[in-house]
Amino acid sequence: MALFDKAWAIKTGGAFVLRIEDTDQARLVEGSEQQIYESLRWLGLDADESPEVGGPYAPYKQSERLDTYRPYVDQLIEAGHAYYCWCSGERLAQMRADQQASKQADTGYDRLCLGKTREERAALPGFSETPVVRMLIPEDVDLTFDDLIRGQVRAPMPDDQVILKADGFPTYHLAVVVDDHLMGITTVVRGEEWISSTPKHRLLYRWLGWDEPDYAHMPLLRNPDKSKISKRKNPAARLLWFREQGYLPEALRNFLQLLAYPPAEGDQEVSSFTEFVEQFDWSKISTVGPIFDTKKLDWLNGVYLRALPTDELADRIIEYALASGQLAEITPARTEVIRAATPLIAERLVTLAEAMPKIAFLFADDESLPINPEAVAKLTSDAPQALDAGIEVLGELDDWRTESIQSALKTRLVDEMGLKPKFAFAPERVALTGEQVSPPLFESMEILGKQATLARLRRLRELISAGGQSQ
RNA sequence: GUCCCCAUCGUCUAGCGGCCUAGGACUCCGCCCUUUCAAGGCGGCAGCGCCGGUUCGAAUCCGGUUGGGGAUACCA
Repeated sequence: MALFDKAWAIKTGGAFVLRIEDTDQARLVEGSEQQIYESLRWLGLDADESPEVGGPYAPYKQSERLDTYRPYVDQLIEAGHAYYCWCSGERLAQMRADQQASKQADTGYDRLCLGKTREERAALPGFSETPVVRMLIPEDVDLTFDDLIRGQVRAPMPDDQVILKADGFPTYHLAVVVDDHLMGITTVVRGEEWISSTPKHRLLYRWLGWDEPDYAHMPLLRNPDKSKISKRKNPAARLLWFREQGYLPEALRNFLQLLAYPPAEGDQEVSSFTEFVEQFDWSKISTVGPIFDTKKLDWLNGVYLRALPTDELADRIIEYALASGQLAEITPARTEVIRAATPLIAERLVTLAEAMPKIAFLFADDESLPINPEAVAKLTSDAPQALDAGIEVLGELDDWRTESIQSALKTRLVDEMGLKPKFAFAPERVALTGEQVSPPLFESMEILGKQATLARLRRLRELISAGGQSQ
């Protein structure tokens, strides 16, 4: 949502305002506000005005604006558009249960309190000391409105919605209208689930004599089981989860864009935020709730990873390794190795999280490098000779660069000994990295250095003799 | 239950009456490249939910039906 808000704000020269709608005391969650700021910052979608940075209409947190709402409530009551209601929660629950049971068509509030004084109402059952204030929805409410994304939309008939709660807090419905008007909001972008509330909001605008904003109701993201996305069913509902998994914010941004918006000219799926803003158009947004499937994100992340300049990618790998605990601390020596190794793994990465494990062998001790027994078991009977030859030819090599290493080994193992490259280099790979699969071999040797390379080749050679090669 | 929204490959989508024997991307499967794994190149599998209408002609328009989602709170 913020993505589209921001795009629209930039495109029209407006401001992207972040307001915290914390009118439900019972649902306050520790740290969630901070998480919102953090997520937006990470994605590069910082708000122009927010509780954090302030702005001309501060405060931007509804719990700090309680005094703002009260006068409008009184105004509505005086005008006869709203009324007090003393019905207890139990009575309302009972009323709803009865309505359900009798399969009535309309299920709204039964207006028991309408037109009654406190004393009159107190004489009836289900009375609560602290009243709420409800809107008096007229028979002829306008149920249709124009939506930027969907065109003309029809919404359900609302019931007498509570606008001021017993604890003195406004409900979302009142607060959003008052704040949007006071803060000069011109475009309301929100989830599809708000379509049914829109007639109430429009009524409030009219009663208060204010100009209405435009509405854009976005489709709802869904879990793979098609239900509305939830943090319980889907860890990905928490944006920072992606940072923890090693995704790039620019890739996630691109992915989110694709989720509800068609690719740009020429089916260009990879597009920058700038390009997105340039051709942004509400009517192009899809009306279907997309399923949040991260397969495409994996691909996109790889695309963005590969597009990064080597040093920047190395920096991001280090940053991630530090934040995730893959690396306890960074030293100049480590930085150097990581930078040297980054080009080798750049096109092999899906996420930043995979980088360190792929180059862990570069940081291991020659004597304690873990060697995967399965990798050893798959070596052929040529392995001992290949290792011996490798040790010999590399031992004589002074020019320790990738090209010389490669040509020395190739000349001896492939050209002279007649081994197939596939089998010729497998033993050195296992010796060097402990695995069958690894970053490019000769480049790794160069980074590791002559001494370490030879030590590792010898170590595997001994291991094979000691273990007794079966084939 | 009632009301509202939505409906093209497994997924994200293009399509807005003929250009569609439905295009692209991801995934998956082959082949090529190749010291492993990737990346890259080439190719393949796979879809207009269903039934009626409108029309010379429907993925595109209309109605119904089915399916999915949402709302129905002193939650947002």
